[in-house]
Amino acid sequence: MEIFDPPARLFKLLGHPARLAILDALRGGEHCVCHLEAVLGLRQAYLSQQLMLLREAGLVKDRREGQNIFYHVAEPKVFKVIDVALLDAPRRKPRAGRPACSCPKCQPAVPAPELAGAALST
Amino acid sequence: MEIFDPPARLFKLLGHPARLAILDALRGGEHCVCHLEAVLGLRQAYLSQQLMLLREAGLVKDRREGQNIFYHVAEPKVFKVIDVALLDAPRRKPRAGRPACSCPKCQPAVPAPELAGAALST
DNA sequence: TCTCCATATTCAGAAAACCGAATACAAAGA
DNA sequence: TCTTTGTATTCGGTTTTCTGAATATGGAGA
Repeated sequence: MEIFDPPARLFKLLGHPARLAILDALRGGEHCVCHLEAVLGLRQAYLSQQLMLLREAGLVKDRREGQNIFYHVAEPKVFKVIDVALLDAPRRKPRAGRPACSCPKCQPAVPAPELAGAALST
Repeated sequence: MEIFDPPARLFKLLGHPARLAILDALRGGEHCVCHLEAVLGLRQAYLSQQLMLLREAGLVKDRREGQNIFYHVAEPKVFKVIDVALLDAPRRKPRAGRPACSCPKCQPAVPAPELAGAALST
């Protein structure tokens, strides 16, 4: 009977729209909290709470880079699970272009790091 | 954001060991409540409550046959979801032979319905 | 109609999840 | 060292889930 405890814990964690949205947002790779905040429209503290739960369960991992902390999904398996559940769901729009996030990775002016100096000449 | 509500509801429902065990027990096909009671070792009332939740969500459907009510999984998709989640879980034993359930389908003396008369001659 | 059996429903207390407000912390720059 | 910025944690009240106990229902046979 207890064999179902681990998967049940996983599902319980997935059984929440905000956490699902977070994981889905991390599909393409890691993102900083400020990015998730902007993209998902969630308050920072709330987001951080949900990230803590996901982190404690080992579903996501974090990495600090300067002031920002980047999260990524540690178990790609969750994507498979989510995908199956989303099978016959109405498809979400791919995403608007402007992240409105100030982290280094989100600055549209800095697509390639080696061009950073050129922008200052104007 | 609300696109994640339906899958979240599904996951929330799956986020419970007893309900997972029920669904897993219904893998091979339909079973009556008394069968589940015997196989899973759960009290009838409790089992019925969980079945009600699964039924309300449309995950399982019931069918009456005489005194017994047989349940089956309505959305095979859930098996896919569960399977992915169970991927690296320790495999459960296939099942002992004796169901200890009195429903017509579980009587080991009646493997094929057309032989029902022969057993009475002893 | 009465009774039995399989199953369903209601109720209620305990436990857990949810989520906002406030606050703490840690790195980076002045 | 002070401030700012990005993120984490704690606290507390509200809502939801969990689960046992009691009870109801509905079909089948006597």
